[in-house]
Amino acid sequence: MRDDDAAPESATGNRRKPPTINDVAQRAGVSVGTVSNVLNHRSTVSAARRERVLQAVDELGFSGSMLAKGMRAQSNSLVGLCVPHTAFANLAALADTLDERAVGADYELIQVVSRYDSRRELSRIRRLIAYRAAGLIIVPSLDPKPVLDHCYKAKLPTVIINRLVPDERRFDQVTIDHDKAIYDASRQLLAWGHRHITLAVQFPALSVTRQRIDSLSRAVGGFGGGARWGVLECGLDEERFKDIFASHVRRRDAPSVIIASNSTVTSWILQSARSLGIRMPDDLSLLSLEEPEWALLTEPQLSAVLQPTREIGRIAWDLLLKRVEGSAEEPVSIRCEGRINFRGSVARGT
Amino acid sequence: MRDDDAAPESATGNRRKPPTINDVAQRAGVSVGTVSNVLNHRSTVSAARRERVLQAVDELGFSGSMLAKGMRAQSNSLVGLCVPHTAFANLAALADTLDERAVGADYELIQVVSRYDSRRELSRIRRLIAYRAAGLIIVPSLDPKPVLDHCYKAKLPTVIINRLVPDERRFDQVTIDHDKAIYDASRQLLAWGHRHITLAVQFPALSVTRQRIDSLSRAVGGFGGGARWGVLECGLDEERFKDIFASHVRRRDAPSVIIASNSTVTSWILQSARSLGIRMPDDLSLLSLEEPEWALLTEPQLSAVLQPTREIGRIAWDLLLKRVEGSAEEPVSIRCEGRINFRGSVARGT
DNA sequence: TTGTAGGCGTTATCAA
DNA sequence: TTGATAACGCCTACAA
Repeated sequence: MRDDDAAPESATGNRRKPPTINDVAQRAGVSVGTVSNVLNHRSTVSAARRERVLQAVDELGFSGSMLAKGMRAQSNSLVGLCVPHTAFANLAALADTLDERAVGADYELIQVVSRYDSRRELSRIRRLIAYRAAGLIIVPSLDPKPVLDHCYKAKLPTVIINRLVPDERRFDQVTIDHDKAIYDASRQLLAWGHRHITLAVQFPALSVTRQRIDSLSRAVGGFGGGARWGVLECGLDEERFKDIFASHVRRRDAPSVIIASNSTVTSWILQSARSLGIRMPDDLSLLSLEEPEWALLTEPQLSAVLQPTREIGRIAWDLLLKRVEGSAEEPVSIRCEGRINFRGSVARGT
Repeated sequence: MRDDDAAPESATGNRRKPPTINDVAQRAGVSVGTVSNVLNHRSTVSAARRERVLQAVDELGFSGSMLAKGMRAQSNSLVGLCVPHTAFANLAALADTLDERAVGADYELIQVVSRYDSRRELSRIRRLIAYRAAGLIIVPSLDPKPVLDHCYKAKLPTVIINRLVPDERRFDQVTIDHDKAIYDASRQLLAWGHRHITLAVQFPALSVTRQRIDSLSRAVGGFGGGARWGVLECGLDEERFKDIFASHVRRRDAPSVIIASNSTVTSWILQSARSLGIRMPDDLSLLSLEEPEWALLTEPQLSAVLQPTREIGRIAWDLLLKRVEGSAEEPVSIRCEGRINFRGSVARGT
């Protein structure tokens, strides 16, 4: 039985029911099956009828219902992208690349933001599952375990990108090999005469942070010659960072170069250094592990690791599509290498 | 009749059908109506049964189907955001604000990218309509007419943001009042002694560009005293821009200040000026109509108009929600004012 | 308080 | 070649 009979259709005349395939069929004087066949280029419909149908479609502005299609097909051409934040340039580029691929494959990309909150992340992904998303590409939050477990239980095809989740073998991963970048960069810095390298980080507890510290330690340790390294914990508050930074670079045993783990920290360092009157690269060198769009606009220009964001996006999309299509191969972990662009912000040696 | 009998469920064991409300009912030993009532906090279900239902939901990992819900309810808690591009910081901030509001109101925000292509814009919005999006927030492309006509015909509640579409009275608009910013900024520049102002633009044909030129013309014309203004057409290619810029600032009648219409142009100007050895602000002053995130990182710091992006997002969301809920009030056009931050890149006074 | 059934829009199957 | 119909999962009016 109908719930609501004769929709108001008030004077405002606002809400209008979108035309359905039945409306089209009625207008064209054919059956729904015929309309569906025309729309999906199925079997052979006589030219005359096809014409009538197409005309009716046009007149009514019929656009179909992805809801009904998805329900009928028991699958939805929707792919989720879960990111912790939208405001980072490389995440924007990632979304851009994925959007392009998705549209090309006739999928919809729907982006959800976890805001670094594991609970929110989970609830957003539940929602994606409720929408019967065909797959998920996720930049994991700080505590990705619950979400990944959930995805696994729901058998949601999932690809992890950007940030490696250690010991995770259930999903494909396409991540950035920061460790190698740090190792290579450190060796280069040492070769240029730097003898004290500081790694500036925001999340010391993160396993990837520990891995980065390991890399730095290996590079410096293997070099010998009295070279040292240290870690600067930057926190999450720009105001408080200024003091932390000042005391770090003003102490007797100050580093000659800082490696900043992301572009937020990089920006903080630039500002703090300026207000403290620290000249770059004479007093201090700086290398960022993320290349921001403004890398060439600072004075001196910023040395940075150019992340292979678009490459990651492409690889991740291809992997995901395979999974969506049912591939049951062993999950892979692909590590993409960034390119280190040394520019004016790094002093090259005596 | 069933289309496919007994799904393969091959050795890979990959695809699993998500549990339905029927599965839950069966497991809990109750009827579907009871389950639905529990899930929607409806009527009074006996505590014992409710418990059984909730347990079954949990055991099965039931999450419902937004597809079926949307179909049944004839409305989908989905709102589209259509932007020309994702890589601009202020668009990212916009998406962020809207996502927050949407999630708060239990809506899903789905972003589509038009890539400055009117045809793509239309096709993406058709898709949103096919998903029965409840509403649309759109940053219009260069040629928004076809899309807006389509939205109007489909009675899709729509709010236009950021970029004003002149003479468009069918939809709410929440846009930035660049004209006022240009007028005010120009007056200030003139007061500081500048006598020749150039407006650097990318799309001369755009009506908003013409309006901006009008504002500049009014400000300079009203000032008198031999003040002049001009327009620099920057094109879309950074390489070619260098030559255009060089010949513009090297001619005898060169401007003392440039107003850049967006942050892309701003960035081009900064780079070109640097490679030409033009000092800022001594040789040339610069004001950007978009404040990029790196405004404080350049030397000198960049003067810019801080756009009220988050304010726009909030207002647009509230307007849209009203429309979605059926408001038929006269559409409004709200113009938000940016704040002009004069910094080191503008020379003050003689 | 609980159960039942019809319909939302689409597609595939089967019958004509 | 075309038409009629069941089924997808959910919600709700109505019956029990």
